[in-house]
Amino acid sequence: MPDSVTDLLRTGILTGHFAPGERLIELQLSEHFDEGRAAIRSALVELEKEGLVQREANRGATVRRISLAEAIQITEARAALEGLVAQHAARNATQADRAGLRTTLAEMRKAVGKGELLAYSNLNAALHERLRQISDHAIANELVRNLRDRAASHQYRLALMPGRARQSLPQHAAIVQAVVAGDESAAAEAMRAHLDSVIAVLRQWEALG
Amino acid sequence: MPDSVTDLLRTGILTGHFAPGERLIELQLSEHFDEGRAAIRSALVELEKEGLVQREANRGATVRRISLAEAIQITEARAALEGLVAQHAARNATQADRAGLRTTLAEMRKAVGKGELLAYSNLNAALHERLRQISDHAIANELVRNLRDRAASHQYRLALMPGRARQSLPQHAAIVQAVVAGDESAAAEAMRAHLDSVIAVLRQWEALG
DNA sequence: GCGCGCAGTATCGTTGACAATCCGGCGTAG
DNA sequence: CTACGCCGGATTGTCAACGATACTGCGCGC
Repeated sequence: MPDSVTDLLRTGILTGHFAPGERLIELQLSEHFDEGRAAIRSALVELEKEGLVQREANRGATVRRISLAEAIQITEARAALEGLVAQHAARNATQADRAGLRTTLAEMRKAVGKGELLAYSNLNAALHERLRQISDHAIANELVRNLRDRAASHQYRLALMPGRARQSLPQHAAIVQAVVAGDESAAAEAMRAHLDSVIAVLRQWEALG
Repeated sequence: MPDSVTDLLRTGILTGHFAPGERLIELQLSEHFDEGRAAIRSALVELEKEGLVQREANRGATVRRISLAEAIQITEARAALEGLVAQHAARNATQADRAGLRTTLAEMRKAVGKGELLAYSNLNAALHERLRQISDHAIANELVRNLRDRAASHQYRLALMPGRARQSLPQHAAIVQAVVAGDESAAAEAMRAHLDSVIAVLRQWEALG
């Protein structure tokens, strides 16, 4: 059963409605969401396991701050797992799947051409999501989704980086090409390369302070 | 703070004290562990997130059954992540670390020679654990530990498989060699190969029914 | 004999109150 | 002026009781 309170709180955190470092007080949230304190508590426990919330005994919960160093580790893990996802996607893709991927890629090209950053970002998310669906790998899916959420704040900043879209487009093209061709190892490799380039940007930021 | 109830319950599940499919009734557990129902509830929520427990609304919790198909996916994800772990271990290993790894490997050789399956299994676990420590990759560590727990029942069966130790020894040797040599990509590759061989066995079992 | 509904029981889910704990401010002694 | 200890408010942690829900078995009608 989709635990609505947890979902609501998670969304609140991911959208920035609850900022990193902000205290999450049970009674307040209880009124905010019009739910019992027990439900809130349970949601906080879950989100702690997801790494989005930090809880200290007798001191309450806060929205977890993700350092750049941690974001890098998260993205490294994501690279490893999304490589697996791409591999399985290449293995399982039907003709319809392949057509869909090519369509999405074409739209991405168009978005880059017009300089529509937001549209590109959405298509990017859609492409990765699509690959996860096609891969039909429940375990990797679950883990990747969680890792993506954890590093969401940093990803956001990346999407708006000037020139980023133009740089990542060929990487996405390579991924799609490999998946469409059914080349498993090439797909995994292309996906890892793509995320490695994300990591490179993060490292650059880290060096800058 | 280490939530003792969760740890106790998790250990109980991993050791088979609570069998797969067994119902986990809050009141019973409450008496068993001499803890309030609230603590038990919280533990069940956590263990559900860890994939060890299954909960259905108004129907209670049971120890999750892991199918062979699922164990395969879990091990695939583990392969991807432990590859990353090995890579980082190769990057970070100190001289002392290298010596320790060689020592463990030598002991494994001895255990295989004497046919001591249990000792080998323990050394195996120790080696992987050691690599995780050396890797200093908090995210990958956390995920791998969880995945290992999830597939624990199947791993157990594997450890006792005749001839398995002899087969996996050279794989472990290759991993240690690569890490000691500081060859990151070889370490990752060796680790993946090792876990791929585990997957191969699982697939074989799956085919047999 | 067989399916249907109905009550009983087991168990979860929720609520409200209370106890335990922690943080911050204030007063006081040195 | 500073360090120490104490006190009050805020918040979490725990408990017991109650309400809600789903399974079980039994009896009744067909």
